Amino acid sequence: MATRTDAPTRREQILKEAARLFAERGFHGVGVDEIGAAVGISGPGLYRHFPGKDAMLAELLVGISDSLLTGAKLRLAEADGAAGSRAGAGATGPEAVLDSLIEGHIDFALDDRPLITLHDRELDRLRDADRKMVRQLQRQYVELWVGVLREVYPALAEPAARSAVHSVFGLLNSTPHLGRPGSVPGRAVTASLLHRMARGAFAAVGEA
Amino acid sequence: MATRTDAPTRREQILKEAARLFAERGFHGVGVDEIGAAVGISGPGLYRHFPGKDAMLAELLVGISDSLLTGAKLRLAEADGAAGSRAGAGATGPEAVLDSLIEGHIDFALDDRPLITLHDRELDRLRDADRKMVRQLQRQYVELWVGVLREVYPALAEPAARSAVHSVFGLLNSTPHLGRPGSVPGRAVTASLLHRMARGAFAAVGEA
DNA sequence: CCCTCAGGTTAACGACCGCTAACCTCCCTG
DNA sequence: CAGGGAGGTTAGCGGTCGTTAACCTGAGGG
Repeated sequence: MATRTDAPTRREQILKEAARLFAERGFHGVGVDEIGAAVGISGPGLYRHFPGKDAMLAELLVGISDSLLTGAKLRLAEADGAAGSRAGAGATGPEAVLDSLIEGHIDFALDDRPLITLHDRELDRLRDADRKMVRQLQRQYVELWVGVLREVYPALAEPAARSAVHSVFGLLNSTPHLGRPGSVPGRAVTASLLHRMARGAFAAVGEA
Repeated sequence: MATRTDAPTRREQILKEAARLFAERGFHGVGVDEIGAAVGISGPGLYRHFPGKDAMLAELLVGISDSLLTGAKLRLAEADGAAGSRAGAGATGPEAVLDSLIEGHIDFALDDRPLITLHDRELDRLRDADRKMVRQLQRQYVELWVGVLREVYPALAEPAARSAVHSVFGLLNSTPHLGRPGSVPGRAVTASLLHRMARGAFAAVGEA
């Protein structure tokens, strides 16, 4: 239900270009005229689709957080379902779930670089209500990771696990700094490298 | 020569407060009046100390990059000197140098959170000349890490090493997201956790 | 065939922001 | 004890930005 093959609507075009511009030059560094120009209309025409500039940022940030959380919940349910149907675990232990979470986050970071940049950079520019909602989604996402991580490493205390998760997010979200896409190695190689580093980082703090 | 115990000058106050404000609300999100108010003078009084708002950001970013690079060079020279004087390595192998680099970066990230935030967030707001200089310093810093890392893990190819270094920077620079100082664990605990995770991440990609 | 309405346009307003101008006031020094 | 510079102040200018107002146009439906 999240896959789309038909042409993008004007709204979607605007959101995509706005995300790119906000990531490049910051929320306050981009004017509405530029966003309009990026989709071929000019300035105030945007107000037929959004009540204001703030609303575009809000929709982007809520969308990102929600999408990350939804994806993670889906992966978690998948693993539980598989474990239940086989009535005895096996290939779908907590380790496999953790790998699945990491893989999902990497996919997102590699495929939607502007969004991942905005995600931890422009949160404070939101109206209180929106910011609260984004923070709540983010917190749920983190807690989901923390739960899985502590299943893999039961000796890990909760505060340490939470710090570790935040730090690994920092690692995975570093992709925008890895040179523009095309340079350095291919996507699969980068994904594999990030995955191994994330597991290594977790292992170093979990197997104390 | 880098340690100071006397009272901070007005210039230094301004830079410190500007760094905090820029990190909190973004370069374009802070007005000169606010920066002035934060140090007890008002608005245009800042122009007795800086030629403009841009100049404050430039001095901050160049200062950070230079300070990181200088510190790293110092640690590298220290290790080489010690190894040379003992004429036979021992406790000061490449591993010790890598640990020293990690420790230095963590100290910086924990003690100067606003600066580390600005460092990879507001670079694009600089004038071309300044941005070029900052990028050069950053590149040197990265290459220094890459060199040390490949001494520890000789099997590691250069592009992979560079990606790994960038990713570990992302991990170490995640400290601003670990809740405000005072919450969660103490400084030493956090530093130790970050250090182990960084080593773990490197090991996972170096011992392929 | 008109009427509506979605989706544009340009003009313009008000607020804000970086910066300059003009002026003031200590404090230090010859 | 002049005088000058360092370091402030307030007023205000010019430009930019988000937003609104007023108007236009082409496609679909009764």
